[in-house]
Amino acid sequence: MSAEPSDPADGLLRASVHEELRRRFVTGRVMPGTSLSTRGLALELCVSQMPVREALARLAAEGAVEIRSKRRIVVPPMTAARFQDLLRCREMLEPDAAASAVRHIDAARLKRLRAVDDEIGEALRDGDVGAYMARNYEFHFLIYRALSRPTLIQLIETLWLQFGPYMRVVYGRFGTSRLDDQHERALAAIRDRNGPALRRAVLADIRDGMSLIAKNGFENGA
Amino acid sequence: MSAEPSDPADGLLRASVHEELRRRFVTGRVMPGTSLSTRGLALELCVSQMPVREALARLAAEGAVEIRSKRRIVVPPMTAARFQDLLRCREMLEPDAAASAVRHIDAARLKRLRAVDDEIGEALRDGDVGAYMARNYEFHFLIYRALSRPTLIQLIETLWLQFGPYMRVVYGRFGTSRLDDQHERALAAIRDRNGPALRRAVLADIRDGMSLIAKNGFENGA
DNA sequence: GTCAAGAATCTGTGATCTCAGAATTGGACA
DNA sequence: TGTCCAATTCTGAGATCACAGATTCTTGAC
Repeated sequence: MSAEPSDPADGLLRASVHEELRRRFVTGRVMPGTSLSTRGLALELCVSQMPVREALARLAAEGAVEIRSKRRIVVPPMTAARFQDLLRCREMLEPDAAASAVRHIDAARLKRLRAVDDEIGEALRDGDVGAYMARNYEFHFLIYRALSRPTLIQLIETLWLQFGPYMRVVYGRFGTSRLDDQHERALAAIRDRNGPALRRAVLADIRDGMSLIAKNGFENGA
Repeated sequence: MSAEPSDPADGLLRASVHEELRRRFVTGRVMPGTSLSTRGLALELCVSQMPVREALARLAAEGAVEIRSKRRIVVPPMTAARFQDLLRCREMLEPDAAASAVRHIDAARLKRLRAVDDEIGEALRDGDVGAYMARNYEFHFLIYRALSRPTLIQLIETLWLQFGPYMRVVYGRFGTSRLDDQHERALAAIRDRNGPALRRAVLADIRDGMSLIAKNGFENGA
């Protein structure tokens, strides 16, 4: 993961709690429909209720959790409509972001991308979905963060935060086969400094997810 | 303003505080570079520190305020880079959103749009920048919210939240002349159910803002 | 008159406490 | 054995308290 910009509010308890929860969401360690409790998380993370509450308030603002009526805070259940909404938002932002970023990816970053891609391959061979999702996140954001556009990156991060729990369900249901080719194509496009090709690779990556809901409707989350 | 989907966490103190602060941001009643204090706001809004803290945590997650290192929470100062970043994000989302929404705008909504447009005209005549910004917000989101895409709307709202303070500065500096024609064009496009025309009108609206930073660099906020 | 050092104040952060309401569980009755 | 109701438990929301650090103001010396 290794947050690249390193939150300015470092050393704060709330920040580390938020980072931990964020990691869980992006790597799909929380299931859609699950309910979280401030007290439970506080106990688990050995902090008081307060930092957890503020972290959850942030996550609620980012759409990762919902304050369901009263007395219940849940990670939103998976819906075909919401899944498609998210994917179409990703389509609107990420291909363009990647295409614009390609000019700013230097040799060092490309090397790191290759290393992460290798780790992705390992995770896929081991069938470790959590590791795959963590590395996949790292791969994409190594590309996007080459751009100095904090607002755009923040928007995309919001999407991934909401997307993580869904992806885990999807991977658990359909497996992780043939997921690596898009990364190969992306790496080639970056090597060639080919923005349009990278755009197509990222778009294809997103469309892969889209195709999954074409054949299956989602009804529940847990 | 009148939040259309009416936050599910209604009746909560934190929600009303967040709504109030949100309103201030969108209508430009806070200046870039200003610092806010939880205690001050709590005193002003006649609530305890707690709801303010959580509301500010949400606003921080939405990028409307920054937790500057320690002991200071500020609304981000205006930068040419950030201004452009925001505008380009708006360009990526809002024209498409409007074009897609045009099919879902029924007669009732169009009537409300016309009414709001009239109020915009009044505000412009009176030179009431705050009222103009509030009605302008309402106008745009009456269009976007015709879509049932909560995630997309949430993203755009985040952008407006960050954008509000900047726009107020821009309007204060350059006035609000000739701002109404885009809305006329938009209304015509909606009447004709012409998605591409509405897309062009919204894009032109955003580009208007973009043109302002072409000739002027921003250095400070206050 | 100027500058620096120290004190007082103000700020965010975290902990603890209380309360109201929802959910769950238990038992009792049919 | 199944169903329904009540009581207990558990949850989030809000208020209050305590603390550390930064800022600012004041005061003293040079």
